[in-house]
Amino acid sequence: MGSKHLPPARGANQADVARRAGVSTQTVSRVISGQPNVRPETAQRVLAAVEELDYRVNHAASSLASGRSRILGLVVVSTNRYSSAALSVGVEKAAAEHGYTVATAAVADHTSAESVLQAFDRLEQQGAEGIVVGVPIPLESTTMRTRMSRMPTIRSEHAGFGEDAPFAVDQHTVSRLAVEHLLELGHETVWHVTGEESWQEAKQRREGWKDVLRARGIDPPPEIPGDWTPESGYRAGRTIAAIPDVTAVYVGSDEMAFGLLRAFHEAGRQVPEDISVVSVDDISLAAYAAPALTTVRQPFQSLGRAAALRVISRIEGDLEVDIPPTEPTLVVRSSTAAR
Amino acid sequence: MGSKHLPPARGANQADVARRAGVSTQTVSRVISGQPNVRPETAQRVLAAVEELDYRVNHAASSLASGRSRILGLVVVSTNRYSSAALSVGVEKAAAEHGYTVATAAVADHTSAESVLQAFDRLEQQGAEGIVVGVPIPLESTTMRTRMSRMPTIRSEHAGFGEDAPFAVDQHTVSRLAVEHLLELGHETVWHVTGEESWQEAKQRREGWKDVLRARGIDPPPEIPGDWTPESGYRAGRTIAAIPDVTAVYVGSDEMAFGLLRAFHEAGRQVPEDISVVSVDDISLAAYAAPALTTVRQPFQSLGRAAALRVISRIEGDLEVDIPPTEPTLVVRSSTAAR
DNA sequence: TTGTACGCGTTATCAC
DNA sequence: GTGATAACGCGTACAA
Repeated sequence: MGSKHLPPARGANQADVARRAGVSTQTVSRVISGQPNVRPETAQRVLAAVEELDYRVNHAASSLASGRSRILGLVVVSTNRYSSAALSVGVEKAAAEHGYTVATAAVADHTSAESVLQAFDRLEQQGAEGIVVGVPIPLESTTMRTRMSRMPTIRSEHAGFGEDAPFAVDQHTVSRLAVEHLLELGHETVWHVTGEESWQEAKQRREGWKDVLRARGIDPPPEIPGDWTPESGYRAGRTIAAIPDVTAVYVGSDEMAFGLLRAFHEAGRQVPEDISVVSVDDISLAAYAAPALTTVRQPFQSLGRAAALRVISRIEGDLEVDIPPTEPTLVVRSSTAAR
Repeated sequence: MGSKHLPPARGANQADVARRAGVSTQTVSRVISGQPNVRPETAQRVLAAVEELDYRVNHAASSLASGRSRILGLVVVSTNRYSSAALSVGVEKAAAEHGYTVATAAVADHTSAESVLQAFDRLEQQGAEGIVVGVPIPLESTTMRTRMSRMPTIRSEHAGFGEDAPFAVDQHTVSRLAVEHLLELGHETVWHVTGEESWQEAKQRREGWKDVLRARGIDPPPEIPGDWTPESGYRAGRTIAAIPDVTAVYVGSDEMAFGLLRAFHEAGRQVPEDISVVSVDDISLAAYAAPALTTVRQPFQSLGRAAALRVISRIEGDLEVDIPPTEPTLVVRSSTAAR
């Protein structure tokens, strides 16, 4: 009652703080943003006023005045693939460390150029200053390239454009680790279950797999298509189980490997006695497959971190950031054995 | 050269569009926000100008002027638990449908009141109008409650405060489905591996499990502690395998169930012949465990969606939203059998 | 139906 | 070291 005519209870603003501290708004602004040239005692007074009034900067106003939003856009697939989740976390952490907030836009699993472009739009509209893309993007599309050149944008899975050094996990190395491990165990050739074709990772791994085999004078067997899901792994497993003499398989993801193991089990093919299996990712359940999966670990969180740092450094222009290594490593467990 | 004195290439603004279309900024604003009372031809001219100038509204300015940010905050754990990932996707989708953007703040796994409060701060500072919390929060903390009352906030796992009707997945039902299934199969009692204690879900499930047993006149055996991870499931499995006469176990998550299965396998206890196992979540790999897991599916994505819609409707005040059901369902596979 | 003028809260520029 | 004052770009009474 009676409070009806009070202005809406927007929190305190700089002017309020300034009044209370007996300084100008400018000084308040300086103190808040940690600029120099403020006498310690003045700063104290301001800080006290901030505390008492429970003041917080209005992001919209700050952003409008400075032209900086400190928002990082992130595009991810709307399915909950392990890799996306881990990547997001890495991006978020790195962003937070540098005072950025992450705005997320999810796109459907099978991404079209349009859906990604729409995600870009939403993010750009929210004022994102840079974008980390965690989904496959059709680089052939010129509109896509134009859009990507408009603000710092980086695709997490592979090298950037132009001056950007490659920084993603080297999928060629991933394949090499997997295939050489199997070859060294005495297997004569290695079959490959691929990931979803639209992902660069999938292509690069397939090429890597072929290269390693050919370098040893081995003619690569036909590839078996997969789409990252355990279901597709199961189907691939049934296909492979029907082929005699297969002794070693390199699968594009741990999730598919679970499907593969089931198919082999049903077909009476023992892993690793009859067939060895190497997969990729090292998700938390990999060690709990039956048998425990030998897999090439990908440091997704580091990758997300690296992508975010890369974009932030591009936004800030000069900032030197310490980008963590994103080397894949082979984790040997029980799904592989000597021939 | 020569371009040195041009203003920074900020994109076109309303004034530019207005000039180009030969109207006032007000009219542009009206057209953009789809308000009525604009002659179709005028609107056309404006739209054309927007197109030509590639104009997009400045979110910061719009937000400052209107006091609305259309940003939804989301607090999630920084580990990549399946449930969090799925929840995020649900939130994101629902938000996008209503023109909201999601700002994410990740907090460490073992959440303290401080870390959640800090996440709130970051989100609030970004101008979030409401928050969906996907991590356990200590409700005892009065500061927490105060903060939560300051803006529409909802904890995804359980009922809201005050007038809010409960809308989360009913964990009591989850337990009932799991335990009754086992009891109906003829098991005399059911053991329980709990989730991380700080999560409401874990507590509610444990209570539900006890209630169902007691309702049948069964004295609940001691609970086995877990923390959602497969490792903790493995430890729990070893503990249980050492106890004679255990024939049925209800585990708090699929991930833990994988650990449990491994421990049982190592101990020579056959599932489901010797021991039946029911878990919770129905992650994509649940069907590919050995044996395939009987589990209580939780519609996490729907849950995220529901949480987001709930918050949005509170923000908008009147908006009637269609909140999807979030009923758990029992999925029977091969990890359970009659006694 | 359309335009004018002001306010939103902050930062930047330039004096002092 | 500190303070006026002017943008920043949009929404919104109010006037026309």
